[in-house]
Amino acid sequence: MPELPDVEIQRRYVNATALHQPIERVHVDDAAVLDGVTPQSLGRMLHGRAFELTRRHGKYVFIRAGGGHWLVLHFGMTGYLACYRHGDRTPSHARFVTSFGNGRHLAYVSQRKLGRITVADSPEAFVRRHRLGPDALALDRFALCDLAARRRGFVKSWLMDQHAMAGIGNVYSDEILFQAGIHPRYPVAALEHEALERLHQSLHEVLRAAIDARADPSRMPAEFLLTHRHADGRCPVCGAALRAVRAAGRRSWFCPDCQPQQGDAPSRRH
DNA sequence: CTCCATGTTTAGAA
DNA sequence: CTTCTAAACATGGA
Repeated sequence: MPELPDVEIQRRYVNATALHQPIERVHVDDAAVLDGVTPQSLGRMLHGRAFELTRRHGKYVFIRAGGGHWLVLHFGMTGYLACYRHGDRTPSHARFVTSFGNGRHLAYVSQRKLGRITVADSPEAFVRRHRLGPDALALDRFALCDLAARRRGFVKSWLMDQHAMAGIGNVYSDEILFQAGIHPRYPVAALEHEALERLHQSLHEVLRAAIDARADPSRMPAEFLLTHRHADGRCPVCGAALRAVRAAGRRSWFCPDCQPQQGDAPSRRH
């Protein structure tokens, strides 16, 4: 599930496994995952240098290499990183492998090839070029209210719009809205100040809790909706049968009792 | 066989 | 300009 919490865990994984080691080899298994770079230019950029530090913005991991260039990783729907020892079997669907002087390898694994690897002069330049909104975890309540004031449409579409704010996808937008007690198709313009405050608090609590759980659903709080998002799922708080609507082109799961639609009697549950 | 799935981009409509 | 939908991308599971 590569949304903000999952991507943050990938970033920390790079820190724990791949920093400060000379890069001996860069192998591109499928150039289709590269965006605007060739295997050759990537090799020239990285060979003999080391990864120095990492950053994250939204769903992107940035890794600074010696020489000042930044490697940019995006994971699509199925991507992740895997570190392994020399002699171990390369993970299947490894599209890009960096080999280090200490005999370790870092593989970018992407079964469905929907993710991309590219290069940028800086994270800031990349964010500007792709017109990404501020990272979702960097939004304070004032910034969120400010964004809301200039937004029309459904709250679900807003949370998921990477140009509005970066990092939230289908699963975590459902979770945030559930914890805030707001229906996915509630119009942003109709959100009261109090609802926006709740949304802000839920946004931070959900993303933080997910990161603390190492983005592993089995470690997340029992009242999370996450693992119940399917046709016979029930609300982990009140037990009602979950329902789904279409929003932002995706299936959005919600509890009909805890997340009233606009016009419904307000719920006291959250 | 069909439909669906955590991602983004693009085209076209309203 | 903003926002929405559908389609495309690639692959596997139900």
